[in-house]
Parts: sequence; C-alpha cells; structure tokens
Amino acid sequence: MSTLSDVAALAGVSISAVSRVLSNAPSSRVSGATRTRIEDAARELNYHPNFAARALKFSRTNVVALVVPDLTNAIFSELMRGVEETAAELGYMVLLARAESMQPAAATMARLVGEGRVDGVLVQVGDNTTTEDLAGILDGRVPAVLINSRREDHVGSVILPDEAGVAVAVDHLVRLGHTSIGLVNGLPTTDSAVRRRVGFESAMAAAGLPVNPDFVTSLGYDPQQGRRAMHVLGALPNGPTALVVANVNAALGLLVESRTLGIQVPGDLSIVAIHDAWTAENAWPPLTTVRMPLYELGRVSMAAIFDRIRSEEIDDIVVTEPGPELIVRLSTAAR
Amino acid sequence: MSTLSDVAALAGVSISAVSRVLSNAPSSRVSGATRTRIEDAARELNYHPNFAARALKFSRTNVVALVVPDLTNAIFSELMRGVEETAAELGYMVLLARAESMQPAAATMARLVGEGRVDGVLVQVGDNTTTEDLAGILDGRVPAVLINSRREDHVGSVILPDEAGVAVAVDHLVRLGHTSIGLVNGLPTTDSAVRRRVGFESAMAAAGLPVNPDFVTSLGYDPQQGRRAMHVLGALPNGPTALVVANVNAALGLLVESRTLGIQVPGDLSIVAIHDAWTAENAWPPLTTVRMPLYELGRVSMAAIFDRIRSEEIDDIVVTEPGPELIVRLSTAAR
DNA sequence: CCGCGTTGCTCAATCGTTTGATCAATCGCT
DNA sequence: AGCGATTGATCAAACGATTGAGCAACGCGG
Repeated sequence: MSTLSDVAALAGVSISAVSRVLSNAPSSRVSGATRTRIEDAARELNYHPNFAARALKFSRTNVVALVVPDLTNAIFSELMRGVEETAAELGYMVLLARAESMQPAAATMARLVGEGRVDGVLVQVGDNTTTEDLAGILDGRVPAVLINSRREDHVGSVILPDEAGVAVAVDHLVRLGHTSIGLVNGLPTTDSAVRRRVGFESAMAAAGLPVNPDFVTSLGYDPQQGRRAMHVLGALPNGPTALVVANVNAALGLLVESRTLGIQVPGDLSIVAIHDAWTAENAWPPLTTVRMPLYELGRVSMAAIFDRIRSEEIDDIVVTEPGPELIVRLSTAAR
Repeated sequence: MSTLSDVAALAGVSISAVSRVLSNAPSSRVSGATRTRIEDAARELNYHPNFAARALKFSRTNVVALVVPDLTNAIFSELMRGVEETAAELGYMVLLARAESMQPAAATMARLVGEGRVDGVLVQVGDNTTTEDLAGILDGRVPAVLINSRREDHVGSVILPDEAGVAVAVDHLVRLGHTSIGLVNGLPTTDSAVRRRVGFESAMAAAGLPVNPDFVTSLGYDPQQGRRAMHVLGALPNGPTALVVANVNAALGLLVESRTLGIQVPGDLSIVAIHDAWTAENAWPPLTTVRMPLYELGRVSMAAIFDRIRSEEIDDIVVTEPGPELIVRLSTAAR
C-alpha cells in the first residue's frame, strides 16, 4: 500500500503535485512532462488513495448502510441489486447490515453513524421491528430513508404501490370466478401490511364483493406465520376459495400446511402471493405471484438518500414504475 | 458528531487527557476528578471516536469483507451469523459483499484492500467464480481466507467435512434399503463438489455398493440445475431409487421437476439433500437433509482471518465439530 | 531593463486521534 | 530546607490526502 509521498518521491515532485494530477483537478496547472512522470510512478507503485485519509479530510465516506431484517430473504435480492447499482453510479459503496433483532441493530446503526462510518442509512424494517426502535436514528441528525414503511415523525421514505399490488391479485382471482377471497397479511403493526389491507378492501369493494373478517389474518410475513394462518383458515367451516397472501415466504409455509390439512391447491384453494422470488417457481404447485418493483425500489431509495446527503432535501416517495405485474403459475384456478 | 476537542473544551482539559481517559489506557495517570469530568462531558456530547481518524492512525480498520456469490442463499444465513458473531467478539465489523456486484471481482477486492477499507477478505467462492477473479488475493499480499474451497496455490482456507456429510446421507439411504443410489452434484470445477464426490464413492464402497456413473450428475448447485439433473435422471430406463443431492437449493428445483415428470417422492424416489435451510422444511414433501456446521464454519473462518491479519500465520482448516447431522423429514422412505 | 501576469510547482495547514516526550507541581525522605 | 521521584497534566508529531496561499522563473510590453 503505497502513499502519495511514495509516488512523489519516485516521480521527484511534491505530494501536492501528485495529488493534483491524480485527482484530476481542473485548475491543476501541471506540465505535460511531470504529469506523465507522476502517472507512471503511480501506476508502477499501484497507488490507491487511502480511504481513511480521504474520509477524514472530507468528513464523508461515500458509504451508505443498508439495513434489512434478514439478508437471506430472497425478496431482498432485487432490492439490494437496485441499491448497489445506483450506489455505484453515484460513487457510493453499500455496507450491508443484518438486523435480526432491532435492539442491537439500533445500537449498531447509531455506532455506524456516530463513528462516521457511513454518510447515511437505508432502513428496511421487518416484522418484529417497531419503528420505535429506530427513534434514535430517525431524529433527523442522520440522513435516513425508510424503505417500505412510513412514519409520521420522519420525512424520507420510499414505498411500493402496495394497494395496487393487492388489487392486481384480487382482480386475478375475481376474473377466475372467485367471490370468497381471504387475505393472509403481515402484522398490523407493519406499515406495508396496513396498506395491503386497505388495498384489499378497496379492490374487493370495487369488485362488489364483501370482505369477510374471518377470512383475514394478520400474523406475519414469514413461513411459520403462513402455516399458522392456513391452520386458522382451514379450521373454518366455510372457508374462502382463494387467498391473497401478502408475502411469498408466508405462502410457502401456507402451502405446506395446506398439504398437511389435505387441502388441494389450486383445486380447493387458489393462492396468489405478493412478491416474486425464485422460491415461488420452485414450490409445488409453482406459485402465482404479483411481482413488485423491488429493483426500482432499491434504485429510488439510493437516489433518495443521495439527495438527502447532498442537499438536505427529501420526500416521501411511492415507486410506481413499473407497476405490479401478475405472474401466473399453477397455484390459481378457475372456480 | 462531536470530536475530542469538543469534549476537551467542555471538560476544560487537553485533548490528550480526553483521549487517554476514553481509550482506557492503563498507563494513563489521571486523577479521579478529571476522569469523571471527562466521562461526563463525553456522555453529554454523545462522543464517538471518529472511525476514519482511528483507521488512519492505526492503518487498520478492524473491518473484514465477506464475499459471497449470492447473499440471498438461505444456506449462507448461518455462515454469516457465525462470521459476524465472532467478528464482534474480536472487535471487528463485517462488510458484506455480493460477488455479482463486484465486476470485475478481482479489481473490486484489490480496491477494497488497496484503499485500506478492509484489513482482510473472506471469500466464499461460488459456481461461477473464476480463478481470475481470485488472482488478486492469491499473491498473498492481501490477507485472505477461502471458505469452502482449497487451492494448491493459496494457503488459508476453511472447509466443511464434505465427505462425512455425504457419508451420513448415503448411510441413511442404505439403512432404508436402497442400493441404487445416485448423486446430484455441483460443477466438477467446484472444490466442494470434488470432495462430495469422493465422499460419495467411499461411502458407497463402504456399504459394498457399486457407483453407477449414469446416476451421477455434476451440473451445479442451483435450483435450475437441480431441475436439469432430475430431467436427465428421469429419462433413464432404470433410474436410481434414491438420490443424494449435494445442495438443498438444487433439491428444490429437482423436486419440482420430479412432479412434472410424475415421479413420486418418496414413493418412487427418495431424496436427501446436503445443507439444511428453512426452505427445506417448507418444501413438499419436506426435505430430509444433512445439516452441515455452517455456523461454526463462519466462526472458524473469522478466527482464521483474524490470526492471519495479526500474525501472518494461517492454515488450511477443516471444521469437524459438530459433525454433519441427519434431519429426517418426509422425502426419504424405505425401499 | 523594469514591472506585471502567467506558469509550474512547493509549503503548510487541516481533518480527528494517538502517544512519546515534556513540564510543572506536589510528595517523601533525610 | 533541599532534592529526587512521582503525579497529573499538556505539547507536538505523526497517520495520508487535499487545497489555498506562496514563490521562483519566465515571457512580454513599454
């Protein structure tokens, strides 16, 4: 790891000259001869500017943290790709952080920012995270953007068109002739679950169908809760003939429980899940899903935190392009 | 974000005093009075030492990069947990990086270290990681530990007891009365696939069973390749009655293809997959798996890179404790 | 040939932290 | 009281990069 002085010594000039040449300062006033001498020296020594030194000088690291509840959630794959690609375009790096339980995560984030390791934070909160835990980080001193959830007391969020997504799912089922449709939702404390519930009710109303409260569960987005939901709904004497499952992972668990209960999918019960992932096409039956614009969610979120860092300006954004896309597989059938 | 000078000013002392008190230097020689004054001031200002400044001073960041081919692979969940927990114990942070987003990977890793962003690199090589991608770390200038693979030209690796894992799977199938057993393996270029193949052959030999080359595929670890493998094996006139699938993700794809082909699992075909993950118990039928010590793999890997960074000493290690553990679910049945 | 503008480079301060060297004040001992 | 040892603090030099200010050399017009 060579430094500016090493390069300067080799090229026989001062470190200032080297710095100016290598950072391509427009006002650099350097002769062509020294310029090439410096560039050659830098190449020979394989010079890379020291990250810590620059960060110290600029009090800026060009790093943002992306905090997600579970990195191995296939759903986040596209989100991360969007964030990372946009970050790279903007000259940023992404520090990926798991936040399984938020207590230590909040502390970790506070450290991350307090120690100046990152310039901003993108937070995707999960099922078992109340945004309360994040209060410390969201007090406005730290550039932060909430992904997939909103808070009254914090401006700066990017969310998905959840209502529209659920509407696409409901429409598909209605078109197939279903009238008795249930919703397997996330926890009511989750912001996205609230929006999905609203979307469900509007879509049902628009189709002229009643919402049976017994057909709506709000247990959570993970497979275990999907199982529980199926268990609850399966025990109903006259259950729904179709379900909108607000999360593909929950749908996987639900599918297993349906088999245990001897319920045929899609014969007895049609299922359409929100979010597409590789697990959906490798389930049996392969799941009909609504693909949400997660890649774009990532892109927009990164762009938003960038703006926030540079200009202090930030909005609450809904990603609308592209809209939710129905992917028909084998878990839905006509009634 | 307050600095040492802020704290010093508030406490009415020099920054040296503050630094010594807050870093708990044993030779600090500070009076109890000033000590508490400084500590109070630090707390009041919510002081956190600046990361960049310390990194610059120590030319050490206490960060290691963990490079994995695909973050959303459920298998890596435990691995990451092991790495992160051990890192935390050793005072390190983990910079998670997707290999996919590091194009070209060699250059990105070189930059990571060249710019002094990380002190070392943990690399989990995937199916499509090329030797070229690793070029930067093989010359030994960068502290690096290979996870799950070994190379002649690089010392510093931690691997799983792959042979033993496959043996556990084979034993289970043999005990169930199977004699016609196949192997759905990873690419022959993958180091772990080679070891699993060896383990398969030894285990079969130990059971006094012949290995039918037609029953062995080496297409890859992902679901798509699992499907292809099933397609190939399903076309055989007298196929195997049981399969060891070297990766749980491949097994998921294989399972779907088996349904498409009308092959009953476990009626016509028993399946045991290497690696346990939440997807295994949420498949249908729930997959019998061999749980490998991935958490410990993470712990040992982190410990190894730590040693390498501190002392330049490094070994090639096999994680043996705990051994592979059979988890019986519903994808295997007696013959 | 003097003064002025320009060119091409170097000096030196700065970011925040650590730490050996230094120094003033106090203490213990005779 | 005198003097060395100890205590409790500060000074200042790094770490590596950036950048405004400064300075020597040169060209050129008058």
